Amino acid sequence: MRLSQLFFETLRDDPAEAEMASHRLLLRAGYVRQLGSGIYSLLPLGKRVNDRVEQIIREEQDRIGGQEMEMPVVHPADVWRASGRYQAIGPELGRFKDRNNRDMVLAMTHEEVVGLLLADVVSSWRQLPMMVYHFQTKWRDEPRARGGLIRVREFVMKDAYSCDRDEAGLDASYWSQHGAYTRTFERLGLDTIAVSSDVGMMGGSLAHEFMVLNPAGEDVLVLCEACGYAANRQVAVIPRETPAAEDPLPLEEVSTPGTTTIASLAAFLEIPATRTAKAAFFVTADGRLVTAIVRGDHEVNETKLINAVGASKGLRPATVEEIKAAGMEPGYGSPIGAHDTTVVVDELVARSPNLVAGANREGVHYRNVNVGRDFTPDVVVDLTNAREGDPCPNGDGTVILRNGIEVGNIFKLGTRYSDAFKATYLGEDGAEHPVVMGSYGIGVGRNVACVVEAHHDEKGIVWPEEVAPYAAHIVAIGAAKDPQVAAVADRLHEVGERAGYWRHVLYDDRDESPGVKFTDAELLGMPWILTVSPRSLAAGGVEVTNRATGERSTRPIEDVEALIRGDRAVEATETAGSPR
RNA sequence: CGGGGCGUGGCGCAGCUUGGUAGCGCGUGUCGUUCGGGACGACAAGGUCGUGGGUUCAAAUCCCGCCGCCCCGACCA
Repeated sequence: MRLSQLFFETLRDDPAEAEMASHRLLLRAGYVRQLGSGIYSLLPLGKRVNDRVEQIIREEQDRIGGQEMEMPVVHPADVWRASGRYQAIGPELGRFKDRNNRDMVLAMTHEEVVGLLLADVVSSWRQLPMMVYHFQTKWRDEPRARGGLIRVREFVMKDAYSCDRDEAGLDASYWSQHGAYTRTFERLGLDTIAVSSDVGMMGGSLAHEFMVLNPAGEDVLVLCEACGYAANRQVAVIPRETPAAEDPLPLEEVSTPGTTTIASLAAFLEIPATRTAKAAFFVTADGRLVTAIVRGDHEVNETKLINAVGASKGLRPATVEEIKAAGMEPGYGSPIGAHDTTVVVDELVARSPNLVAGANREGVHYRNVNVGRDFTPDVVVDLTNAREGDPCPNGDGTVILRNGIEVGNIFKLGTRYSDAFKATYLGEDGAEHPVVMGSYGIGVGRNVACVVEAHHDEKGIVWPEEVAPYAAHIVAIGAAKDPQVAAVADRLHEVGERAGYWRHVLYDDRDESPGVKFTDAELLGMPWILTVSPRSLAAGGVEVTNRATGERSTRPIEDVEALIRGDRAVEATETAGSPR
């Protein structure tokens, strides 16, 4: 591709306020342009990278027996207007007005589509196992798009679904997808860890998220370096030591003016925060007030709370009025004397004697609160967030917390959707059985961004060979003065064009100064920069620069042609090239 | 949805407090010089100041509404 004819534009200055390196670099290098909040166009360069990533995903899906298929989709504008906060996209089922008289589109999720198709297609155990996948653009009315391509309102995702006869079959499919994902991310040059994740929402039995460690990541991971334990903080359960036994003492009021926080309360009473209990208040989508109680030194884990109360549509913080209406006082709240609320108590609080908790009056707390005696919880369950330095659930180590970006997930769905759509098969035993499903997703654009996050330097992007949109970048210098330069550069360009789609090279034939060309070549980030100039020709060929290592050497033209063609033997003499 | 900020040539911004002929840098076009690390000179083009209303002799500037974008909190690949 001739740079002079490529539809792109590099930005001379940094795009303002781009918080992530990938966001800034992809914009600067002309891979993408932003059109609105969370809406991007992939310019031709970006499209090629995107295609490359899709191709790698596709190859790894095919390798484990996946079959690509097409799924129906609702017109994006309709779903957009429907403005459901989270719209999984399948075919349109109908339209209706919601209670605010807004137009809504009722759409199926892809899991439901697959359930429906399975009911139609699968009849015998001989057809199973089966794995299907598809790439599809999804639209989500993201409440807050951010981080460039990391979190957008429109994105392409590969979804795969496995269909098996039984749990054991699902387990095999699950781990084969686990392997496919591991290989996919390796090829993309992404260092991922698979962490256990929440299965609450979709009612599965096992799930992993593939995470790339990144300080800007929106998930918190709980990791143990000693044993390899890895879980999303949403689900990590930390073993909590039972406090020393004490006889329950009588409940006792204590005046604690101005102590609306645990820190001020503990300081005022000169007790450790571990001797206190605190309350947090939430409201479910259907309007139930939920009171969560954890020890003063802990935080409420919302995912665990959602699962504990079955609030599949999420929780929002309660208002002061709602809390008071249930007989509690914000800042001095506890379930003692409260009414019309679901009380969820952390299991550690339930086995901690004689805690200090709110008395539901301004400036007053109780000493010696004991769960079960002073109030009765509706649910007792682990409710806390893991903290840095907490003991590892698996052994002797302690855990650390790191931020991560989710680049893929795998999920054992079980029979939820096949039950719903009566997707059954006739077994060897002659009886009807539900198909057992798994689902597996990778967001393409997010992976592109993560590759750039992981592979860049102060000069720009450094594409791994597998993902690079072009195999090399020719910089022609002094072509106007020396026709030989143009001839050699043209020829190298031609070699790439003939060697196949992914061996195409970018050819900077623009009438720009050398400085501009070198700077742009480094910004764009192809793995090899091939400088053709009177000087290089005099030295015997073409100057070859490895973008990643910065190593450069002048090599005969035939060698460079072999490098462009991807001839591994020659490439190997230059550096350890990865096979295509 | 709550809190904060911003909308002025293609891009980045100043001007607004205290109304009075719209400015700067980069980019763009033409010509010339330059040509292995974001070169230089000369000339030129390009803006209903987000939008609707109001105040005023006069509004980019003051007031009200709306729209859009960015950043911080509740979601997900």
